[in-house]
Amino acid sequence: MLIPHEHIGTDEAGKGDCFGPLVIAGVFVEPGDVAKLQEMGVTDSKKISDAKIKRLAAKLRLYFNHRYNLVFINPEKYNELYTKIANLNKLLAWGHARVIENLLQKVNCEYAIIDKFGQEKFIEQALMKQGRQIKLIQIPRAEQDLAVAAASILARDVFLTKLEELSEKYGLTIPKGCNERVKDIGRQLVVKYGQEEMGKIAKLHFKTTQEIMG
DNA sequence: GAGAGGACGAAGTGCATAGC
DNA sequence: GCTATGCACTTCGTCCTCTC
Repeated sequence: MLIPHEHIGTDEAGKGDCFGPLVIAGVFVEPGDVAKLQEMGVTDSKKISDAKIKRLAAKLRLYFNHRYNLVFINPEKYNELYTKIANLNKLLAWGHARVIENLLQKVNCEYAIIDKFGQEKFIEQALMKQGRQIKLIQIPRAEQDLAVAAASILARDVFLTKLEELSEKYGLTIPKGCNERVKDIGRQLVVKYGQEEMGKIAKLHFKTTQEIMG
């Protein structure tokens, strides 16, 4: 598929992590940005270490200034939304749509590239008046696109920062992902703070969280 | 129509290898 | 020694197809 020169790219972080928020970011890229992004070393955030993510995100925030947007859904809000929506892809679509809407208030753009995570109609339905004017291109492995890659870095950076803040607040190093260490830390948190507090830290519908809470 | 299973999307970790 | 990269494997989820 031919990628348009000027477009918005969006991506999310925290979707597969038991603890921490869900963060969705969007970046508006113009033809002149491509060389600069390549020079910075922008690529899919999964291929970059956490330390480098932070350095790159700082550069990207400076470079893009008003041409990026972030939607941050803390675990409490995430659980509330999931209870209402009961479909992760619809929840993601809602987040991506908000990012696109917010960006369209600052820039003029005809196209948005989004990673394929569900049916296109989810995002089309979630877009409001302004967003309906944009053409959505939903493709698998969209992070190969520089705008999507930049968005993935910005989203990941916020996710990591929020996870660090949670670690500080609860006095335990809260891990990423969904593994045995996550379960171990989760059980410690339940003992220390009670099950009710898990709704403010973790994604309650995950099987891992259910296991932690018994 | 409902349920099961496979495919595919996201994320993570761990290990081996290569280059500086 | 440190960092980057690639691969295999794990977890989570949804969607689609097939079978009953």
